[in-house]
Amino acid sequence: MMQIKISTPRSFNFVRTVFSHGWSELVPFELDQKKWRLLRVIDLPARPPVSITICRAKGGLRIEAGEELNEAQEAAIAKAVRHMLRLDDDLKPFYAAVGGSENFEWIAREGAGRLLRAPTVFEDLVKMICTTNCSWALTDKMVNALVRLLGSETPDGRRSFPSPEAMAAMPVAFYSNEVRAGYRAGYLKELADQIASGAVDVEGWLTTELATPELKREMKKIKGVGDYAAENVLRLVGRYDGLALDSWIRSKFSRTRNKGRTASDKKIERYYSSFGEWRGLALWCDMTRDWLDGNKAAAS
DNA sequence: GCGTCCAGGTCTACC
DNA sequence: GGTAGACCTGGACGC
Repeated sequence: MMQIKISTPRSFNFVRTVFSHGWSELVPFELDQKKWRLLRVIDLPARPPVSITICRAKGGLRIEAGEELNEAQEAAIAKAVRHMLRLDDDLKPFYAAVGGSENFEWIAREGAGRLLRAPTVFEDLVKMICTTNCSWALTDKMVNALVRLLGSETPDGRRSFPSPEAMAAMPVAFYSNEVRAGYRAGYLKELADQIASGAVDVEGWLTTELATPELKREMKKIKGVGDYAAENVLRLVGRYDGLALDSWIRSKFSRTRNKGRTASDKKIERYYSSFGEWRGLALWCDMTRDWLDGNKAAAS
Protein backbone atom coordinates (compact mmCIF):
# COMPACT_ATOMS: atom_id res chain seq x y z
CA MET A 1 0.00 0.00 0.00
CA MET A 2 1.46 3.30 -1.11
CA GLN A 3 0.63 6.59 0.55
CA ILE A 4 2.06 9.99 -0.35
CA LYS A 5 1.22 13.50 0.69
CA ILE A 6 1.49 16.56 -1.49
CA SER A 7 1.18 20.20 -0.55
CA THR A 8 -1.34 22.51 -2.18
CA PRO A 9 -1.53 26.29 -2.69
CA ARG A 10 -3.26 28.20 0.12
CA SER A 11 -6.16 29.10 -2.18
CA PHE A 12 -6.71 25.51 -3.38
CA ASN A 13 -10.17 24.05 -2.83
CA PHE A 14 -10.25 20.30 -3.46
CA VAL A 15 -14.03 20.02 -3.70
CA ARG A 16 -14.44 23.00 -6.02
CA THR A 17 -11.69 21.55 -8.23
CA VAL A 18 -12.86 17.95 -8.52
CA PHE A 19 -16.44 19.15 -8.98
CA SER A 20 -15.52 22.01 -11.31
CA HIS A 21 -17.17 20.37 -14.32
CA GLY A 22 -18.34 16.97 -15.49
CA TRP A 23 -15.00 15.20 -15.90
CA SER A 24 -15.02 13.64 -12.42
CA GLU A 25 -18.12 11.69 -13.47
CA LEU A 26 -16.40 10.12 -16.46
CA VAL A 27 -14.14 7.07 -16.19
CA PRO A 28 -11.34 6.57 -15.43
CA PHE A 29 -12.28 9.16 -12.79
CA GLU A 30 -14.69 8.10 -10.05
CA LEU A 31 -15.91 10.61 -7.50
CA ASP A 32 -17.26 9.70 -4.06
CA GLN A 33 -19.28 12.80 -3.24
CA LYS A 34 -20.05 11.69 0.30
CA LYS A 35 -16.44 11.30 1.40
CA TRP A 36 -15.08 13.61 -1.31
CA ARG A 37 -12.51 11.11 -2.50
CA LEU A 38 -11.46 11.16 -6.13
CA LEU A 39 -10.39 7.89 -7.69
CA ARG A 40 -8.36 7.89 -10.87
CA VAL A 41 -6.53 5.29 -12.96
CA ILE A 42 -3.01 6.44 -13.78
CA ASP A 43 -0.81 5.06 -16.54
CA LEU A 44 2.79 4.30 -15.59
CA PRO A 45 5.71 3.29 -17.83
CA ALA A 46 6.60 -0.40 -18.12
CA ARG A 47 3.91 -1.73 -15.82
CA PRO A 48 0.11 -1.97 -15.65
CA PRO A 49 -1.76 1.22 -14.70
CA VAL A 50 -2.76 1.75 -11.06
CA SER A 51 -5.88 3.03 -9.32
CA ILE A 52 -5.20 5.86 -6.90
CA THR A 53 -7.48 7.74 -4.54
CA ILE A 54 -6.99 11.40 -3.68
CA CYS A 55 -8.46 13.04 -0.61
CA ARG A 56 -7.93 16.06 1.58
CA ALA A 57 -5.33 15.88 4.33
CA LYS A 58 -3.73 18.37 6.71
CA GLY A 59 -1.71 20.85 4.66
CA GLY A 60 -2.59 19.33 1.32
CA LEU A 61 -3.69 16.05 -0.20
CA ARG A 62 -3.16 12.37 0.53
CA ILE A 63 -2.77 9.97 -2.37
CA GLU A 64 -3.21 6.24 -1.81
CA ALA A 65 -2.70 3.21 -4.03
CA GLY A 66 -3.37 -0.40 -3.16
CA GLU A 67 0.13 -1.61 -3.97
CA GLU A 68 3.80 -0.92 -3.51
CA LEU A 69 5.44 1.42 -6.02
CA ASN A 70 8.99 2.60 -6.45
CA GLU A 71 10.20 6.16 -6.01
CA ALA A 72 10.02 7.04 -9.70
CA GLN A 73 6.48 5.70 -9.95
CA GLU A 74 5.41 7.69 -6.89
CA ALA A 75 6.94 10.81 -8.42
CA ALA A 76 5.07 10.18 -11.67
CA ILE A 77 1.79 9.85 -9.76
CA ALA A 78 2.40 13.05 -7.81
CA LYS A 79 3.18 14.86 -11.05
CA ALA A 80 -0.03 13.59 -12.67
CA VAL A 81 -2.08 14.67 -9.66
CA ARG A 82 -0.56 18.16 -9.67
CA HIS A 83 -1.39 18.38 -13.37
CA MET A 84 -4.98 17.12 -13.05
CA LEU A 85 -5.85 19.35 -10.09
CA ARG A 86 -4.01 22.39 -11.52
CA LEU A 87 -1.91 22.76 -8.36
CA ASP A 88 0.81 24.72 -10.13
CA ASP A 89 -1.53 27.15 -11.90
CA ASP A 90 -1.17 30.72 -10.67
CA LEU A 91 -4.69 32.06 -10.17
CA LYS A 92 -3.70 35.21 -8.29
CA PRO A 93 -4.30 37.45 -11.35
CA PHE A 94 -7.72 35.84 -11.81
CA TYR A 95 -8.67 36.37 -8.19
CA ALA A 96 -7.48 39.97 -8.45
CA ALA A 97 -9.64 40.44 -11.57
CA VAL A 98 -12.84 39.10 -9.97
CA GLY A 99 -12.17 40.32 -6.43
CA GLY A 100 -13.83 43.71 -6.74
CA SER A 101 -17.02 42.60 -8.45
CA GLU A 102 -20.24 41.85 -6.66
CA ASN A 103 -21.42 38.29 -7.44
CA PHE A 104 -17.83 37.28 -8.21
CA GLU A 105 -15.89 37.97 -5.02
CA TRP A 106 -16.87 34.49 -3.72
CA ILE A 107 -14.59 32.93 -6.35
CA ALA A 108 -11.38 33.98 -4.61
CA ARG A 109 -12.87 33.41 -1.15
CA GLU A 110 -13.80 29.81 -2.01
CA GLY A 111 -10.78 29.07 -4.17
CA ALA A 112 -12.80 28.22 -7.27
CA GLY A 113 -11.40 28.32 -10.80
CA ARG A 114 -9.10 25.30 -10.99
CA LEU A 115 -10.74 23.14 -13.65
CA LEU A 116 -10.07 19.43 -13.36
CA ARG A 117 -8.30 17.93 -16.36
CA ALA A 118 -7.05 14.55 -17.50
CA PRO A 119 -3.35 13.64 -17.34
CA THR A 120 -3.16 14.13 -21.12
CA VAL A 121 -4.57 16.67 -23.56
CA PHE A 122 -5.43 13.71 -25.80
CA GLU A 123 -7.90 12.36 -23.24
CA ASP A 124 -9.44 15.79 -22.68
CA LEU A 125 -9.82 16.26 -26.41
CA VAL A 126 -11.41 12.86 -27.06
CA LYS A 127 -13.85 13.40 -24.22
CA MET A 128 -14.67 16.91 -25.42
CA ILE A 129 -15.54 15.57 -28.88
CA CYS A 130 -17.78 13.05 -27.11
CA THR A 131 -19.74 15.88 -25.44
CA THR A 132 -20.71 17.59 -28.67
CA ASN A 133 -24.29 17.59 -29.91
CA CYS A 134 -25.55 14.90 -27.56
CA SER A 135 -26.83 14.33 -24.06
CA TRP A 136 -24.48 13.82 -21.13
CA ALA A 137 -25.82 10.25 -20.86
CA LEU A 138 -24.56 9.51 -24.35
CA THR A 139 -21.17 11.11 -23.61
CA ASP A 140 -20.92 8.86 -20.56
CA LYS A 141 -21.80 5.83 -22.64
CA MET A 142 -19.19 6.59 -25.33
CA VAL A 143 -16.41 7.24 -22.83
CA ASN A 144 -17.31 4.11 -20.87
CA ALA A 145 -17.05 2.01 -23.99
CA LEU A 146 -13.67 3.49 -24.92
CA VAL A 147 -12.23 2.73 -21.50
CA ARG A 148 -13.86 -0.69 -21.12
CA LEU A 149 -12.91 -1.94 -24.58
CA LEU A 150 -9.52 -0.30 -25.15
CA GLY A 151 -8.05 0.67 -21.77
CA SER A 152 -5.27 -1.28 -20.04
CA GLU A 153 -6.31 -3.23 -16.96
CA THR A 154 -5.18 -2.33 -13.45
CA PRO A 155 -4.44 -4.99 -10.78
CA ASP A 156 -7.80 -4.13 -9.16
CA GLY A 157 -9.76 -4.69 -12.35
CA ARG A 158 -10.29 -1.11 -13.51
CA ARG A 159 -9.09 0.25 -16.83
CA SER A 160 -7.09 3.27 -17.93
CA PHE A 161 -8.04 5.70 -20.65
CA PRO A 162 -6.88 4.22 -23.97
CA SER A 163 -3.66 5.45 -25.55
CA PRO A 164 -3.69 7.07 -29.01
CA GLU A 165 -1.98 3.91 -30.31
CA ALA A 166 -4.70 1.63 -28.89
CA MET A 167 -7.38 3.83 -30.43
CA ALA A 168 -5.56 4.13 -33.77
CA ALA A 169 -5.41 0.34 -34.02
CA MET A 170 -9.20 0.09 -34.28
CA PRO A 171 -11.24 0.67 -37.44
CA VAL A 172 -13.88 3.39 -37.84
CA ALA A 173 -16.60 0.72 -37.63
CA PHE A 174 -15.51 -0.02 -34.06
CA TYR A 175 -16.26 3.57 -33.05
CA SER A 176 -19.70 3.52 -34.62
CA ASN A 177 -20.75 -0.03 -33.74
CA GLU A 178 -19.14 -0.57 -30.33
CA VAL A 179 -18.53 2.93 -28.96
CA ARG A 180 -21.85 4.19 -30.43
CA ALA A 181 -20.14 7.43 -31.40
CA GLY A 182 -22.37 7.98 -34.44
CA TYR A 183 -20.96 10.49 -36.90
CA ARG A 184 -18.13 11.22 -34.40
CA ALA A 185 -16.63 7.80 -35.18
CA GLY A 186 -14.53 9.13 -38.05
CA TYR A 187 -13.37 12.08 -35.93
CA LEU A 188 -12.13 9.80 -33.14
CA LYS A 189 -10.34 7.48 -35.54
CA GLU A 190 -8.70 10.35 -37.42
CA LEU A 191 -7.57 12.07 -34.22
CA ALA A 192 -6.02 8.87 -32.86
CA ASP A 193 -4.27 8.21 -36.19
CA GLN A 194 -2.82 11.72 -36.33
CA ILE A 195 -1.46 11.55 -32.80
CA ALA A 196 -0.20 7.99 -32.95
CA SER A 197 1.66 8.77 -36.18
CA GLY A 198 3.18 11.93 -34.73
CA ALA A 199 1.52 14.16 -37.33
CA VAL A 200 -0.16 16.19 -34.57
CA ASP A 201 1.19 16.94 -31.09
CA VAL A 202 -1.66 17.97 -28.83
CA GLU A 203 0.40 17.64 -25.63
CA GLY A 204 2.48 20.52 -26.96
CA TRP A 205 -0.57 22.76 -26.55
CA LEU A 206 0.25 22.92 -22.84
CA THR A 207 3.51 24.75 -23.41
CA THR A 208 3.22 26.32 -26.85
CA GLU A 209 4.23 29.94 -27.38
CA LEU A 210 1.34 30.41 -29.81
CA ALA A 211 -1.07 33.24 -29.00
CA THR A 212 -4.53 32.05 -28.03
CA PRO A 213 -6.25 32.89 -31.37
CA GLU A 214 -3.58 30.96 -33.29
CA LEU A 215 -3.76 28.03 -30.87
CA LYS A 216 -7.52 27.98 -31.26
CA ARG A 217 -7.08 27.81 -35.03
CA GLU A 218 -4.72 24.86 -34.55
CA MET A 219 -7.28 23.10 -32.39
CA LYS A 220 -10.04 23.64 -34.93
CA LYS A 221 -7.96 21.90 -37.57
CA ILE A 222 -8.85 18.68 -35.71
CA LYS A 223 -12.01 17.25 -37.30
CA GLY A 224 -14.88 17.43 -34.85
CA VAL A 225 -13.43 20.35 -32.91
CA GLY A 226 -15.37 23.59 -33.36
CA ASP A 227 -15.66 26.74 -31.24
CA TYR A 228 -17.22 25.04 -28.23
CA ALA A 229 -14.75 22.16 -28.03
CA ALA A 230 -11.72 24.34 -28.78
CA GLU A 231 -12.62 26.95 -26.16
CA ASN A 232 -13.19 24.27 -23.54
CA VAL A 233 -9.87 22.60 -24.30
CA LEU A 234 -8.23 26.04 -24.21
CA ARG A 235 -9.45 26.37 -20.62
CA LEU A 236 -7.89 23.05 -19.79
CA VAL A 237 -4.52 24.23 -21.12
CA GLY A 238 -4.81 27.43 -19.10
CA ARG A 239 -6.31 29.97 -21.49
CA TYR A 240 -9.54 31.55 -20.41
CA ASP A 241 -10.64 34.23 -22.86
CA GLY A 242 -13.05 31.98 -24.81
CA LEU A 243 -16.58 31.62 -23.44
CA ALA A 244 -17.29 28.12 -24.88
CA LEU A 245 -21.00 28.87 -25.09
CA ASP A 246 -23.19 25.81 -25.43
CA SER A 247 -26.85 25.02 -24.94
CA TRP A 248 -26.37 24.42 -21.20
CA ILE A 249 -24.56 27.73 -20.62
CA ARG A 250 -27.07 29.70 -22.68
CA SER A 251 -29.95 28.19 -20.78
CA LYS A 252 -28.30 28.70 -17.39
CA PHE A 253 -27.37 32.30 -18.17
CA SER A 254 -30.93 33.06 -19.25
CA ARG A 255 -32.28 31.64 -15.98
CA THR A 256 -29.78 33.13 -13.56
CA ARG A 257 -28.65 36.37 -15.18
CA ASN A 258 -31.43 37.38 -17.59
CA LYS A 259 -34.68 36.92 -15.65
CA GLY A 260 -35.52 33.75 -17.55
CA ARG A 261 -35.49 35.43 -20.93
CA THR A 262 -33.35 34.11 -23.77
CA ALA A 263 -30.07 36.05 -23.99
CA SER A 264 -28.11 36.55 -27.19
CA ASP A 265 -24.49 35.41 -27.30
CA LYS A 266 -23.53 39.09 -27.63
CA LYS A 267 -25.28 39.87 -24.36
CA ILE A 268 -23.50 37.02 -22.58
CA GLU A 269 -20.19 38.27 -24.00
CA ARG A 270 -20.89 41.80 -22.76
CA TYR A 271 -21.76 40.57 -19.27
CA TYR A 272 -18.31 39.05 -18.73
CA SER A 273 -16.24 41.39 -20.92
CA SER A 274 -14.77 43.35 -17.98
CA PHE A 275 -12.80 40.28 -16.88
CA GLY A 276 -10.63 40.47 -20.00
CA GLU A 277 -8.45 37.43 -20.56
CA TRP A 278 -10.15 35.74 -17.57
CA ARG A 279 -13.71 36.16 -18.85
CA GLY A 280 -14.23 32.50 -19.77
CA LEU A 281 -13.22 31.35 -16.30
CA ALA A 282 -15.35 34.03 -14.64
CA LEU A 283 -18.33 32.87 -16.70
CA TRP A 284 -17.78 29.23 -15.84
CA CYS A 285 -17.44 29.91 -12.12
CA ASP A 286 -20.54 32.12 -12.21
CA MET A 287 -22.61 29.45 -13.94
CA THR A 288 -21.47 26.63 -11.66
CA ARG A 289 -21.47 28.44 -8.30
CA ASP A 290 -24.61 26.65 -7.13
CA TRP A 291 -23.29 23.16 -7.86
CA LEU A 292 -22.19 22.80 -4.25
CA ASP A 293 -25.29 24.34 -2.70
CA GLY A 294 -26.49 22.25 0.19
CA ASN A 295 -23.27 20.30 0.51
CA LYS A 296 -21.59 21.07 3.83
CA ALA A 297 -18.49 19.05 2.99
CA ALA A 298 -17.77 21.53 0.22
CA ALA A 299 -17.39 24.46 2.56
CA SER A 300 -13.84 23.80 3.67
C1' DG B 1 -46.20 2.13 -30.53
C1' DC B 2 -44.72 5.88 -33.43
C1' DG B 3 -43.06 10.47 -34.78
C1' DT B 4 -40.70 14.57 -33.33
C1' DC B 5 -37.52 17.13 -30.77
C1' DC B 6 -33.11 18.06 -29.04
C1' DA B 7 -29.07 17.48 -25.97
C1' DG B 8 -22.89 20.76 -22.96
C1' DG B 9 -22.05 21.25 -32.08
C1' DT B 10 -19.55 20.68 -36.37
C1' DC B 11 -18.93 20.16 -41.22
C1' DT B 12 -19.82 21.17 -45.93
C1' DA B 13 -21.61 23.65 -49.63
C1' DC B 14 -23.03 27.64 -51.12
C1' DC B 15 -23.68 32.57 -51.14
C1' DG C 1 -17.13 35.48 -43.37
C1' DG C 2 -21.62 34.13 -42.79
C1' DT C 3 -25.34 30.60 -42.83
C1' DA C 4 -28.76 26.65 -44.07
C1' DG C 5 -29.02 21.77 -43.85
C1' DA C 6 -27.34 17.30 -42.70
C1' DC C 7 -25.61 14.42 -39.24
C1' DC C 8 -25.49 9.53 -35.14
C1' DT C 9 -27.62 8.47 -30.83
C1' DG C 10 -31.03 7.79 -27.40
C1' DG C 11 -34.15 9.69 -23.89
C1' DA C 12 -38.29 12.65 -23.26
C1' DC C 13 -42.51 13.95 -24.79
C1' DG C 14 -47.04 14.21 -27.14
C1' DC C 15 -50.47 11.76 -29.44
